[in-house]
Amino acid sequence: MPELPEVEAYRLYVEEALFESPIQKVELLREKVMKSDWKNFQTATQGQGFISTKRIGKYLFMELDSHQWVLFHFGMTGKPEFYQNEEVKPKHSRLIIHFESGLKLAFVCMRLFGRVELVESIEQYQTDHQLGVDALEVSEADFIDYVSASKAAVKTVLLHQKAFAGVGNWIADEVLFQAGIHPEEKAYQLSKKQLQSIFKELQEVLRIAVEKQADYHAFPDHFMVKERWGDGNCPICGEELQRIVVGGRGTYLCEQEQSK
DNA sequence: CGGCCTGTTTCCAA
DNA sequence: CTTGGAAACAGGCC
Repeated sequence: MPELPEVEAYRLYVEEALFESPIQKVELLREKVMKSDWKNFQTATQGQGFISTKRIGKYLFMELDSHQWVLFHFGMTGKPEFYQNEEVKPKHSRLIIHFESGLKLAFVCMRLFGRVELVESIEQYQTDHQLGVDALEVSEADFIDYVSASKAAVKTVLLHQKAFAGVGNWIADEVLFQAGIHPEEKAYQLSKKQLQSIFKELQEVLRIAVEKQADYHAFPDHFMVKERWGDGNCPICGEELQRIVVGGRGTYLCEQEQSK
């Protein structure tokens, strides 16, 4: 389920590894998820401890003693999971980090869209992969400059990781719902006021979702996403939510509150 | 069986 | 060359 708030919750979760013993070995169950050279990854992690974590958008970096980083990118269905005994090894574990203490950290990923790799420098990684600043860090001016320059549907632009990283499908829908803007509006046709509103709601939705550690049951009642996952109605007017496709992604909206 | 799904990359067309 | 849209990738669920 990993968009920015989910990955932030994962980051806090894996910080448990910072107090762990060194890595005894790494175990790869599906080669597909290993983006680096496997031999090299093994050598670089052997005997290392984790000393810090960093998250940019949906990307989670874990720093080794050597100051190299292990990157977890979760795709659509990934998550980290600690466990002790092999009998309870999580289903769909794709890579396992074994600590000398016996604790294990599994990179779980049902659909194989997630990736693990070794990164020398985060700054270099950001440049090479066009990973923008975290969506919680972007300035209003930069946000508005970027969005207003695009002719694509505004929802599509909100998903651009290279400008402000971390916004995924449900957050984009929620932000546009809160701002009362139709997801198919062309970004460059939005007024300054609308752009400011989108920025404000983006920060607000992210702030709340992070605070609730991405547990959507704990989200406020005015969030549309709860209804979306429950197949329900608009929290404002009670009308049935509509489902359309924008940029190839399922998109939920209220036609009353988000007129074009 | 067909359709759907929280993400990214790649390919193709304009 | 740039932009944007669609397809591809996998597996499970309804």
